[in-house]
Amino acid sequence: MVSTPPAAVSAAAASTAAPTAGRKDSHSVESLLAVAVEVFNVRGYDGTSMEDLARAAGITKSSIYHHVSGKEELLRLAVTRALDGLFGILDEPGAREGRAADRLEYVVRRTCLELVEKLPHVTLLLRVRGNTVAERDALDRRRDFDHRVAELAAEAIEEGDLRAGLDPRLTARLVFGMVNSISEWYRPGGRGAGVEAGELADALAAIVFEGLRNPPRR
Amino acid sequence: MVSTPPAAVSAAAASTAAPTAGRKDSHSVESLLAVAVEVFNVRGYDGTSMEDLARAAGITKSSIYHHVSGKEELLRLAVTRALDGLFGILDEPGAREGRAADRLEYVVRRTCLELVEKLPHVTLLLRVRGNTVAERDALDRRRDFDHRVAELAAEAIEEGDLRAGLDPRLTARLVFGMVNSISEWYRPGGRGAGVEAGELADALAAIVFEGLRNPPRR
DNA sequence: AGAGTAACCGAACGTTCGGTAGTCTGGCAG
DNA sequence: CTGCCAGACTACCGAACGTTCGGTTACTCT
Repeated sequence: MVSTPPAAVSAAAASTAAPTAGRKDSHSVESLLAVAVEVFNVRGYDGTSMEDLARAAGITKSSIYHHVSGKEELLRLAVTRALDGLFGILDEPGAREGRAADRLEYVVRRTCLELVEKLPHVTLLLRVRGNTVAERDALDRRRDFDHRVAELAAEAIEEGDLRAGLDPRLTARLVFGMVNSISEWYRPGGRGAGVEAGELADALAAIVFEGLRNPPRR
Repeated sequence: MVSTPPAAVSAAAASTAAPTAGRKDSHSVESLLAVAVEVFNVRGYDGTSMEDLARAAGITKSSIYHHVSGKEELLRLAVTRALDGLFGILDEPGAREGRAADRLEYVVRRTCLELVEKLPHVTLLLRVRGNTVAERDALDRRRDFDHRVAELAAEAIEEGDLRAGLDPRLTARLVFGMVNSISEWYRPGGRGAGVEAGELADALAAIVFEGLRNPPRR
């Protein structure tokens, strides 16, 4: 790290309820995690020092260890949260009942919404490289998710609702590659040219399932 | 970094021509860059130490400074190479002549091919976070590229070849998000379930422009 | 043979890293 | 009122970081 520190990411601000005890601007694991995820996403996990986290949270390095066991636990907490959200989608009725193509479209849309809702956690998950135990565990669960949606695509092709000749594995990778790419530019708030999550999911599903070109072609 | 070192990435192997002078297994900037890019992609730029690079290249840390000015120059060399390749596409005839929709499709296909051809360099480029000067410069040029293809999408919609109502900026982001996602799983060689670059570009263009669903829908 | 040089090395540099030890403090339960 | 302790602090640790430096090796050229 050589760079200029681009100013703190804004202290605390999370944890709306129940400071329980302690001083006035006290931290919980929750508020600390929120700050950490934010900083990790700006600097990268490896590029973030405990000093950076402490400065952003408004406490000292050593105080962080009062709440969590270390840097890696913060990462584990964040990616676990993201993964639980993603796997939750696969258990929803819309992902379990009906024709495979419709279930696939449901999962695609819901994944978009989930990504936007848990944007910082999912962003972090998508950048994990497998350098630590927590990262490798996360990669394993991600692979499991990818496998499940590839099966869904395979079923949809078999049932004849998607074009024949599509490679289900490749299709799933590309489609969810598009979904995941949202995390690289989407910022909540929607002001300016910002898009609302629902519109975003609609636009993406339209491109993926109906294509870009005008239907009366040739 | 706490992790276990997952073994070296394989030494040298590049630099086919003209060792000019020096010892038998000598390094050029070129071969060193090839090794560095490989390691950066496995460990992440921040997660890679000069020790890691030295070990992978089969020389000592200090010897690296005989070839390059430091860690950041290696990054700059790599992402510059990737960016030059991408911008080169926009100057090709297929990207400058004809209907905008066809030009857009051309750029999408060529970007896929370029990404596969320069996979390590482009992968590195796509992971840049903006923590150093070299990274921020790269991000600026990337933004410029994104802007150019968004203009292409806008033209194609105006000309009536793409569905009306599409947001050109959003469309460009999603489409090239899908293209870029290839770097996260594609590995060259093609053995097993591997795909050839041409097939990959065809499959992606088909999904993006024609959609997944079977045409005789209603 | 001797000069010149590209490539490399080992040892050390100042700095920053993630993490630990011990202390102070303020609000709450008794 | 008092004792407790969660939660913060200051001070520090050994290790690892990117980088520098003086010196050595192995080669080419004259």
